[in-house]
Amino acid sequence: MAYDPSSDDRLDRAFMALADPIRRDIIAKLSRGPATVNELAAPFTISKQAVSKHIRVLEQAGLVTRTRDAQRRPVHLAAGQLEALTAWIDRYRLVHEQQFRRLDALLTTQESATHDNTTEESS
Amino acid sequence: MAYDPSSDDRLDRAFMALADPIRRDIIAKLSRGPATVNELAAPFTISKQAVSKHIRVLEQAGLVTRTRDAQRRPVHLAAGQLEALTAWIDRYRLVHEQQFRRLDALLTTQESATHDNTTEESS
DNA sequence: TTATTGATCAACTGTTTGGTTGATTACGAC
DNA sequence: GTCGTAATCAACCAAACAGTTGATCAATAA
Repeated sequence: MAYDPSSDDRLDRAFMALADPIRRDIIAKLSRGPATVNELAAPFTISKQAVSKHIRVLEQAGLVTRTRDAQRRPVHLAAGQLEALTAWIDRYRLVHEQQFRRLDALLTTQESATHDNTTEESS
Repeated sequence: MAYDPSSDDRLDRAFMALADPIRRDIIAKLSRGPATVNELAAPFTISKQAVSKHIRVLEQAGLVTRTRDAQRRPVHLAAGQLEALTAWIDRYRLVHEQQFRRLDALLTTQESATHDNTTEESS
């Protein structure tokens, strides 16, 4: 409530949308081409209405779009928000690597008086 | 605390954790170095307990770790899950670009036989 | 027209989340 | 020991979420 609800909101919805394995599965299926709600709902045990709700969540997050084809409403993957998510994550992922390099450099400096260690970087 | 080592569950928690702007802000702050709960809670209007809960969510998602320094419990950024998130997203981001290229090729092929209309490709 | 199919809308329920306040633990200083 | 500080635990509450069933809308086919 005490936040700028404008620009963060889209990021909120996108991360939240991908927090559900069913919705991630829908994204995975859509990556192989557009699909209707019935097609997307088929593999799941939940009702078609529930899948429709999931698709709505993905749509409001900007991750998919819906078009019209007769009485079908094919769902398409949308790239924009996926890009935004990687952009956000990469910012801190890279910073973290820098931190590790700094820590590494510090340790190397201190330990160079004693011995030279092998730098291992990934966790 | 037993973590479910299911990779799906881990992705669930990580995406969910980042769906909250306060938690993303905490990640941003931690990218500049470790910090205590009090330091992290200072800028926010919510209680320290609430911030502590947010940190717990981030910890269970594998995004941060907590160590011990006297009565303080500094929080550190953890890189592993951020990498996992970008890995998941990038898979479908790249596939989507390929889809667009295929669609583009299809439209070009079909329209070259009929007529050249103004192709509207935006939403 | 009527019937059928694809999909959404509406109302409802159980569970989870995000927040609060108050009590409690853990540690260091006195 | 007592006191102060850092942080968590516990109980509670309102709001949001994921699911259901039943009704409704939209488009095609008979």
